[in-house]
Amino acid sequence: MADILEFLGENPYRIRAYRRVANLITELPEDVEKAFFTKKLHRMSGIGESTLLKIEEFLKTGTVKKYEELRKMVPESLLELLDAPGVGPKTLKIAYEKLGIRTKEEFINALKEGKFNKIRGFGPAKAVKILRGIEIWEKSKERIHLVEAYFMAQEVLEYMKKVKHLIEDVSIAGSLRRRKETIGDIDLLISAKKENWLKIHEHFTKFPGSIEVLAKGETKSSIILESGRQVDLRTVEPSSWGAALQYFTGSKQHNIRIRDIAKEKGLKINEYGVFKADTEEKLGGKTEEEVYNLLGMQWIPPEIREDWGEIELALENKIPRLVEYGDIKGDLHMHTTWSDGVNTLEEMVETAYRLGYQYIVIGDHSQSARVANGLTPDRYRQQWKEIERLNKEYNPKGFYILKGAEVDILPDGSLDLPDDFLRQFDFIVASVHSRFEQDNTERIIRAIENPYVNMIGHPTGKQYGYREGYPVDIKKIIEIARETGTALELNTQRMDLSPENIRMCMEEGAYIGIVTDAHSARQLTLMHLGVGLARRGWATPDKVINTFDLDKLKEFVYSKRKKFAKA
DNA sequence: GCCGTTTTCGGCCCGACTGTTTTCAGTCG
Repeated sequence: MADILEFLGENPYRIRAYRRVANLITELPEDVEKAFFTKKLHRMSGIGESTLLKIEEFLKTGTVKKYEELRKMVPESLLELLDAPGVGPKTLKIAYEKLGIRTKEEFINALKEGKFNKIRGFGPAKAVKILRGIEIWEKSKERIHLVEAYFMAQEVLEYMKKVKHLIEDVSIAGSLRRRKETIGDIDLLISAKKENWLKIHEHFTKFPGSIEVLAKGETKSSIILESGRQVDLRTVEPSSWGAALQYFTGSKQHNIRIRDIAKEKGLKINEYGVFKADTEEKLGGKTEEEVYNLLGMQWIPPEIREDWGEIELALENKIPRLVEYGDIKGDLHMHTTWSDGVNTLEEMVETAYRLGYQYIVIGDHSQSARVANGLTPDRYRQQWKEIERLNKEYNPKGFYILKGAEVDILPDGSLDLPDDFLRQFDFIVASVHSRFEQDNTERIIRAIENPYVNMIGHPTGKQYGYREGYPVDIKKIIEIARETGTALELNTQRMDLSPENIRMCMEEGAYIGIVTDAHSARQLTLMHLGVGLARRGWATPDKVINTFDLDKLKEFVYSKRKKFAKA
């Protein structure tokens, strides 16, 4: 509705209000229906009388009359173009009203044929720019996976190190810093002395992987990578570092609210600092903490800056202490060349040891995972010998290798290995790898009820960018997991669980485990991204089992066995 | 459309870059 209103040239603040509502309800940890009937929606700032009526209408009739009316007022294929860079509502309106354009194709043709040229303020260079924008947009419509974006950003950062003598500080900003599951473009921020800015942008726009320079200025420039991804660079003075980092990290909705609050307090905030609104006197901006504190709130972790209620909590100093990378004592799920990993057991162990962990769980696939070279009980026993040998070497250094497995949950909910064998492992992950079309709720619940299963691998079956999850009642699974003392896996690469799922776990009091599911030594280093995803779901360290030290983790395993295993 | 320890009406975040302009509109983040 906001898109259509924008096209129609409606009051921009009304449009903003619609967008805010959309943002709030998409990220709700529960059903809109439930939030409506428990009156949670009624209490949310940004949702007013008129929105509540529309939601009620939608819940009763399945549609909203105003939306149906609006839809008739603009061709859908034209509206889609709002997402293309360089195309905004004003341009579309000109196309629609003055040139009679009704579809995306007509729009592109009109640009190519120079039909826009006769319109005031619309020269040929603009047409070229928009056409190029549409081309890039078509190529990179899909947002990319966090992990992929992270590696791209690392390449650019590596390249920028060549001019590090010009730079004070550098950071990733934007949705990548917020650890959003998917990334549209990559934002970098650099602080440096003003006389160096131009040189920094010169260097940046010559990045070898760049195929196009979209903009180049003294404070801001943008390039397009071969993949079609855009990278934006901003430069600021060191004294503005915190304000700029806060600003360029977003989200947009979060920042709008932050500036609202600044205004209420007679302050002005921009990327250069916090100022008194009347006298323009600068009050601060060197660090992010300073910026938030000047607004009367505590620092907000980037991962939760989405205007989902974090601002209200920060004003009351009530943001929970979220799990941090430094809390993580080990990785609970990884593969080696024994099954479908590319690095040997020894290589995985050495890499994990260097990461500073206290323990890891080796979790190679079980026998029925044939394509993944799953292990039979005999091969697990052989692997244990190697693990025992390595433990003799590493235990004196304070590092422990736990015998584990990623056991298949068979279609009937039974496990791929018998109980009397499972009990000989230190830690068991159980996962569904087949029959993705059926409802898997009962199947998983049966696996959770097994006393030797400590964690359910990728519980919803979702694999970002590849596969929708299987049908499953995640709420029910979370409940049973909590009752039985079983953790649910947050799989960094698959991004299963979602932030909404994690919030549900936290609200229910269920445990999660953050894992890399590494199939190579390099992937072991992705843990900090997994921690970021957990933080997006407001995960606290007490509910993350791999923040436990080894003794506590063992206690977690044994207390379930004690409670449920037959004598 | 939403909101209020100045306001129930009149405001609503802020700045950079581009192209087409002689002072600014459109778009973007």
